[in-house]
Amino acid sequence: MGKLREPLENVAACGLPQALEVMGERWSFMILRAAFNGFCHFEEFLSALGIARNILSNRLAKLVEHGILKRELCPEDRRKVEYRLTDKGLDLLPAMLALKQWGEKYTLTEPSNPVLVDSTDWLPIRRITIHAHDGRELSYPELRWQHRSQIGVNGDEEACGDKAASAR
Amino acid sequence: MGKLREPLENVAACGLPQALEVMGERWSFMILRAAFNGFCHFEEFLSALGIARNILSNRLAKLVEHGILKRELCPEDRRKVEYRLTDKGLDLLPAMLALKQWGEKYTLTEPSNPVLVDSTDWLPIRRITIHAHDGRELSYPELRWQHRSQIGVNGDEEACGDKAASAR
DNA sequence: CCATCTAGGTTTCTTATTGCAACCAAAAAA
DNA sequence: TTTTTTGGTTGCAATAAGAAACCTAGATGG
Repeated sequence: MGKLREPLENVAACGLPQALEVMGERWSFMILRAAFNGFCHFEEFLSALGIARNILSNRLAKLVEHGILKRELCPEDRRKVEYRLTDKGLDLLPAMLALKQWGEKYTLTEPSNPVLVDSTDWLPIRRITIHAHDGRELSYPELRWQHRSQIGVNGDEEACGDKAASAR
Repeated sequence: MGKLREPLENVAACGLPQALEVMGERWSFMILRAAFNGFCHFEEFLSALGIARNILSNRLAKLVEHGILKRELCPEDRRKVEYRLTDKGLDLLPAMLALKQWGEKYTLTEPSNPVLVDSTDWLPIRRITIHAHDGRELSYPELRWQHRSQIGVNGDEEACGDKAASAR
């Protein structure tokens, strides 16, 4: 990859630490996965994940606080609470799938189940990879780190770090 | 998304818990990012990340143990150790980018720097998204969960869970 | 209306994990 | 041969996670 070594001052100006603030905590990704699989009640998460009650309670609260899940009371049974993915939460799907696929590639012996398919033809989705602005798939040695200031010259497509303004 | 609720027995047969075993620990992703940015020495990680010495030591050992980094002694200065990404480690790039991009989208105010570009035209890479087997970009509502057994009928492309056998 | 059950939490206590600071040893430099 | 550099380890305090018991509003059933 590029020789450019990211200077320390920029380490903070990176989305990763921000993302990890919530998703880096233990159980967060597993709760997210359960949510993507349709689970939405406290007791469902509890028995599906084998997490401790107090920790689940804490983690759900944090996910809600960070806008990844929304907490809404069931109108027909006011004891029940539904935790559902927000748009911000749904946007974590590529990250979760990439991680899951990596885990499958390197550690699973049997194929995982179920699998995500395209609803139009019911065929499994493609593996998550890196693409050039024009859609070509890029392999690792084709990538370089480049400073933003050096980029504008050829135009500025929708790209890796372009959406800083659309903060929800 | 699909109504299919993943049964509990299958929860274990998922790459995610496996992936999180290493990458779910605190600092793992930050160390990985530093490695992708060209850092490779103990003291570099230490000052770049602000992590405690003993934790860094422990985390590097685990990343090596899991085959994500390889540890090699510098021949020209035998005090120095180089921690470098293995192929397995490099394969985490899509997951790391997806997470980073998510963090940028939702929490960063200024654009991050540097940015990954395609070395052939020096334009920033595309945002990591989900694609159908034929390359069409898929949005969230177009996805469904489907059991593997239900899929073979229309053919079986290279897909989400296809690589179970290539375990490094 | 009263007892019981359910869903979603707290509280308390125990056990890991993290972080800090000091210490250490092999190798290189002065 | 002393000093510095590099990559650790050790011991101890602080924080987070896990287990189990307890709690409360709201349903359910008689």
